[in-house]
Amino acid sequence: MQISIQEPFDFKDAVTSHGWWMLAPSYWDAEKESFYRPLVLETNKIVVVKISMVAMNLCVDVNIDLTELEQEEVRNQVSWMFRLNEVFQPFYTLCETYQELAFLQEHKRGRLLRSPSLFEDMIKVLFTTNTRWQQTIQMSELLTIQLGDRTSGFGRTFYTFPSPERIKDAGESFLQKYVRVGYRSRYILDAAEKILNQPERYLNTSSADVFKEIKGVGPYARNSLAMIIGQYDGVPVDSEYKKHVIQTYFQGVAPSKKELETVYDKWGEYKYLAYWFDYNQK
DNA sequence: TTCCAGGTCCCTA
DNA sequence: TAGGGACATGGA
Repeated sequence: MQISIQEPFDFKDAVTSHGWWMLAPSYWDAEKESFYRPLVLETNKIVVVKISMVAMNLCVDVNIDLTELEQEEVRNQVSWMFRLNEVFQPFYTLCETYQELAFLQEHKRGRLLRSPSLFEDMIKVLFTTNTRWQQTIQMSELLTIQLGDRTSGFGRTFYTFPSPERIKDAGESFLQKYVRVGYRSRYILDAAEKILNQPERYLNTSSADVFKEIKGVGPYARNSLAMIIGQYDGVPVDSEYKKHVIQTYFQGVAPSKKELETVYDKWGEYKYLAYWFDYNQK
């Protein structure tokens, strides 16, 4: 099936600008410029999608036959992942004003890939806290293998990202012993329970502040999840942010907390994107 | 061994 | 309101 897009964008860049493409159950074939992953539909049917871009269309191939309704659901999930409903023009206008990121506008970059469900991204953000990226990759891999459903498509084996129910039922000691998430087990279970008890509150929110109610979500995770729902007005202050900003703007000398956090203020509603591409532009 | 990583919680003063 | 130890895990 095909999904037509409103604003042109760089597909490869949309997939790879953010590290999410490295986390299971996603898979990026750089050579074929194709993105693969399993999706779980409302009916619990599992479908593997292969996504690529041709002209102004996202091409979505699937490994099984789908009804019209199921195809619509796949389209919705893919549209969410690639932020097809977001308008980037205001950001590009700012990029023209502040020439340091003018290349984003020229190459239609700025889109950051997200998971098909907000719950998956909540868990993955928790996986990035107080650890190394390699461990984040491992936690995602183990979570899907241990608690997801095995499926295959396009010559590869995949495991779905587990549901909140599945994670809740697994319990704390299982998450520590088999998923190696350490003390994060409590946070992950809290996220799963909150989503199960009040799905509307957490999944349909227009305010990223509700995410702070989840244990383990502090300022960094809050702003990371705000980015996921398309709100870029806060920066994710973590060790990488600090290192980058201190080196780039303070000659290696640590400034005050306030100075550190306000470096990208001129970008207004787009601070996160400005930081992200300033940090990753090399 | 010890330290610490793309943090946050919780207790203390 | 700010400061600092604790927290699971695994690599250096």
